[in-house]
Amino acid sequence: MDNVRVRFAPSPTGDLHIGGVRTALFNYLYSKNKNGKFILRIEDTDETRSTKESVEVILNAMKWLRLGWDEGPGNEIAEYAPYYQMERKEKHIYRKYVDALLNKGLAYPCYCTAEEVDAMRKEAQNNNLPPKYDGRCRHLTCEQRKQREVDGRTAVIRFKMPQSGTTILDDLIRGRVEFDNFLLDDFVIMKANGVPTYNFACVIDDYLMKITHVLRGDDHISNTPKQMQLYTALDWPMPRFAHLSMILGPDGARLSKRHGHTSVLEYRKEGYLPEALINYLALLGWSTQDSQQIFTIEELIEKFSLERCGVSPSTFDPAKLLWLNGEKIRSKTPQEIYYLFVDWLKYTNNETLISDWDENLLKQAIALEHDKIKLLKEIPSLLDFFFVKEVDYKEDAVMKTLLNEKSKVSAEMVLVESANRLLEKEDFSANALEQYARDLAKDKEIKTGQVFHPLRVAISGRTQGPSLFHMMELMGKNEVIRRINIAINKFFKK
RNA sequence: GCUGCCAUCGUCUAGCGGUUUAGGACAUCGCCCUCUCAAGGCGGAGAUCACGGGUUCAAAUCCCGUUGGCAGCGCCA
Repeated sequence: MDNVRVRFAPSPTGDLHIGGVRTALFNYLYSKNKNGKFILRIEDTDETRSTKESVEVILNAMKWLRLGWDEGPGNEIAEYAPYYQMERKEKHIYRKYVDALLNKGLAYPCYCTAEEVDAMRKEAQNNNLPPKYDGRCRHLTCEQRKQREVDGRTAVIRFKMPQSGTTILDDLIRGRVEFDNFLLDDFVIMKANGVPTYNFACVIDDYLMKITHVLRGDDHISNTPKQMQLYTALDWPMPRFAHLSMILGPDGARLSKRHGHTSVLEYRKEGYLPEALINYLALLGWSTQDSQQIFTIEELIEKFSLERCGVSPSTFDPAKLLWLNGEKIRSKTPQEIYYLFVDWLKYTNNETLISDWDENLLKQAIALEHDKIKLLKEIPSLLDFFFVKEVDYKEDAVMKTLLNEKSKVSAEMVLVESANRLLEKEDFSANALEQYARDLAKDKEIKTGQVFHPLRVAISGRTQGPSLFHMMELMGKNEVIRRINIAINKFFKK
């Protein structure tokens, strides 16, 4: 009977942040799990802070995360469109319901100034009372109203909140929550400029868009009784509500800009995969009985349920996200990683970084370092030595130590010997190379590592990197010998 | 100040009255593997289940209180 319809309704006042993604994700997962619809609605009624750019950023971020919406910008359904609240305002959608409430006597114009309202709240607070608008404009007569208009005052429309009884919320995650109506005040539903406020527009649109479940952050829970009273006043059926726990920063305060990276865009720039972010965020405030950690999006959709959403807030842990990103990268083929990397370069405007890199060599190099990559952005620094003409030798300690005191075997000897012997080598496979190196160590009565390490530094300029012989095989004989000779000149020739 | 929400290893969490010496994951430490770094395997350490009262034969699990944290209290959303 109930075709599930949920929505994610961001306000375009900045980047899409982690908390927003989590809310969007849970809505998405719930709708897909229930075979319902996921709707995207832009709540741009804050005219001073909403921007077109922000809308674009949010839409793009959603697409990148593959949180596709069934209805919303770009996917308009005539029955419910438009999906931008300011466009809906232009179509007088909200005005109609404001008038309805006005006619029913459930709303009224209020002429108080911001200063007056502010003073009321302060006063109440000073008397240890809940800060609220005192309803002084509730019973203005027609004459009084006219007089204020003549005085040049503009009116907002306030909702006449019942002042007795309780509003009971049966939250799908938190259970029963009661609110004393006396504590609720006559909140503004339409601003003086004719734009509806959040609490009003939200209810109207959720009703008109036939939203069945409102899944949103816990920070909205105190808005819920206000909205519920609006449904009652309008005589509309209510959606079910589910309030998700907050995501906290390391200091225990709600995750915000001052905690560093909070925009999805920043994670994209760092080289995180969307599936890692999705998987990680799903784990914040939701879990399975067996505590499974790694999920594909299909598994998340299949296993997601509101009953298993937690109530306590959770701290965002970048270390675990990083681990998950490594897991997701490891689960891809080198080929896939290559294309992901290319996309990342495009996104970060870094394409020139690899413009002279051989594509095929890069793909194979990625395969060699496959399980070391945790972030796409690490790929250049992990593999650039494959592509340079001049190796940057930062590590030289290994070259200076004498390998065998007795026979005076040195790193120089290892390199010179290698430059000569490898020249004659027909079989340049990793296996053959390893055999060669081991034989050399045996001849010179030194440890295998004493051959491996100088070779590694000579070839790559570093003490750590991919498997030495696979790296040599991939570089090829000419390049390997060329680099060994360069190293000999650099370290041992004056 | 008012109201609401929350409280299990450093972090994410399992646990929904007895099967728990509280399980898993990340991080951390050690060992193994090994040409380095990773990855992987194995193991360790890490939680008097915030505290105090109840209820019960039995409580991390139910109830009450305390404390602490967070959130909301706009003509922002």
